[in-house]
Amino acid sequence: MDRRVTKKGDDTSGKERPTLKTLAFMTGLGVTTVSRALKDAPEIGAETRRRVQLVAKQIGYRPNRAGVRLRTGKTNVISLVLNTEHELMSFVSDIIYGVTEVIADTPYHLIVTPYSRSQDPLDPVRYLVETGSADGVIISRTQPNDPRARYMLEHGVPFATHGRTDMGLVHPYHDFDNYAFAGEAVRALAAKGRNRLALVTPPVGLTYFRYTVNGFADALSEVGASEVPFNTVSIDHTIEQIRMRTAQLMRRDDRPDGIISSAAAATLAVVAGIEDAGLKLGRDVDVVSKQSSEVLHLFRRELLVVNEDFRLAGSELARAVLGWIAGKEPGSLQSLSKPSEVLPYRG
Amino acid sequence: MDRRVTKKGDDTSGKERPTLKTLAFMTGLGVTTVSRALKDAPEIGAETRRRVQLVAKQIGYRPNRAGVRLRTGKTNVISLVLNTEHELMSFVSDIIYGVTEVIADTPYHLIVTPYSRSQDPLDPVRYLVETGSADGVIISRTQPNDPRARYMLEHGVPFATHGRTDMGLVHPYHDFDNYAFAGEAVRALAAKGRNRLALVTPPVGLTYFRYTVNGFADALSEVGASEVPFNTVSIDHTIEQIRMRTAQLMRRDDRPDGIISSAAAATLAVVAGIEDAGLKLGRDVDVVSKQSSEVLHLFRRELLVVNEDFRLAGSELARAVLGWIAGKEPGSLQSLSKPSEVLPYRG
DNA sequence: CCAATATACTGAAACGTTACAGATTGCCAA
DNA sequence: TTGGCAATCTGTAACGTTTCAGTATATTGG
Repeated sequence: MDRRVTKKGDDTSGKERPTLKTLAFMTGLGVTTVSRALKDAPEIGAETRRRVQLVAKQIGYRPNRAGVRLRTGKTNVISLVLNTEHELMSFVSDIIYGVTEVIADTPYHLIVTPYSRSQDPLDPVRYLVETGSADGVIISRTQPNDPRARYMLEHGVPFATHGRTDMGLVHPYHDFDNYAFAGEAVRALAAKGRNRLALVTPPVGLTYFRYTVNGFADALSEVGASEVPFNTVSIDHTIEQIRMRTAQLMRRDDRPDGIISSAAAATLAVVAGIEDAGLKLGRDVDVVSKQSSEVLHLFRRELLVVNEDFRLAGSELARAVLGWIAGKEPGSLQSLSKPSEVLPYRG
Repeated sequence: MDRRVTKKGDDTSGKERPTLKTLAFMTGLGVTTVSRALKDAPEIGAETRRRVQLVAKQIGYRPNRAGVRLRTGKTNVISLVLNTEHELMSFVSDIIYGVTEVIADTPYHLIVTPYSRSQDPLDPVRYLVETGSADGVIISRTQPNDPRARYMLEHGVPFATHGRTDMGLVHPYHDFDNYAFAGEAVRALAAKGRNRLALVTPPVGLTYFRYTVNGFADALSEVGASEVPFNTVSIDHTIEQIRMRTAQLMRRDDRPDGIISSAAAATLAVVAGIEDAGLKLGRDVDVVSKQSSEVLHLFRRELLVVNEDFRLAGSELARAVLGWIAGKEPGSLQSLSKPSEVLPYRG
């Protein structure tokens, strides 16, 4: 079925959405001229240009996305690629808001492209690139050697990663300084007299696992504390697993007197595990945790927290992709955000 | 700049993305025939159809979205409209996952359309409808008399609402039975001997505020308990506000001995407020709260919880919009999800 | 005064798709 | 044999946009 309403010629009826043809008819110009006038092309007379733009504004002209996309290949779409199992709740919501904040006054739309446990993380990226569904892509859960980043570089698709890579390839990224976080956390615990520390790590394959572990290790030797290995869990594990294994850990004789946790959700489980073992937070053990919203101090006042701003990450990532699309140097679109101080509860 | 690579005729080179023309060339058929063969049109011979579909699969043909959209007006896009200030974190992430789960094996993409405090909630919807940016829309924070729903009905745009309306107009929705939730909560508190109850309500203008309040009120008189008014906050308020006002409330002589909270985040603040007032959860007061993930029992074992599944809501809403787009009766696309029992902590 | 050139504009084609209105073929009834 | 008809297939136009290759007019230089 043909969905047209107007019969043949120009629709001047007024109810249909205006197109370049409408504008051409109203101004008495050709569609080419109108098109160029709207994008401030130099070969259009100054008055004509103003006239066209005025009329366009008046009747609320908006370029048809499909027309532009078909002709130019430009989609005006940014895709955020998310793992539907392992992303943190707060991460998803904050990063989306951060991105939308930045693209709000651009023609860009944000599409969310999910992938699940069973899938190769490269799948959604391949799909996006093959179908040309986006002008730019944002990925998270970045790995040191990340096939997705490599793939997009090879195919010339602008993207930004949440987290760095380590492939000798340059691309935009935003990252939180987890090396500094772990270091600060260790020092804060040491300052409280804690010297047998355990770490609840990020997911093992990801880049920020390394930074966190290195920051932890370096600071340990700096302050002369020792590590109590706790490799059986990461923040990707379920609440129940973390809780159970923390309880096991805390019942051992060589239990830690300080724990550092890389995510707030894991921290809830860690504390539950500590209490399952009959120990008391702040007395038997201190815990430093990252969080992305102010929940942990409501949970237990004894917790020490460091804040990570995911909304900022979203904004920075969006800015980075847009910058790359606009032709800026990928190398100039990298940012690292410093952790806040380690914060105790403040009444 | 013309982005073409092939010069003039058919590109059989193999590197460019295949189009109908490519398929037509390879099969020796016309593009029209190929187009129809791919969508199982009846006037195409059975063998031809199979042949075309085989070749299409082989070379990985995927229809160009811009072409389809330009020609037919079909965008293959569902838009999720979100408030960037007041949506719950867990809501955003779960509902997105629920939606993507359903549209995963359809040609649909999900775009997130945000709006902020300052904006008229109708703005983003108007934008979507005017620009024809989506085939279907999902909105949340539904009001009894919702201008957005009315607007989309008037403009013939398929949509689904999270929460019901009350305008005498029929449209798809998914809702959680908050009337039942509040009732169950009251009964659970009554069973614990609590009979002076306060309610931390949903945001005042929204439909589920009414259901919650009515369920609360009806159950109160059913069990013969009384209400301690607590109208100064809703779950839209900040953690700090809720905490402060809860503390104020709990320091009064006529303080409640039971509190019902409509959201987990608010509950954290409520409990903090209770403890600020020097009272003890489970002894001086019991709290029943909704939650959408298993956090509250890690927080305080004394809490009573009711689970609301936002991922389910996302799936149901997506199914509803798709159903409407596919021509089903809007009235047949409504669902209400019953609350779980009121659950105490289980070891 | 003529040619060269700059300025301001324009039609046609193309992107990939689908709908419409045929075209071609084979088969059967008259 | 011919007309009619069903079964298959096809070319063209159109969706709205941008780019290419112009055209028309005024302006300048010699």
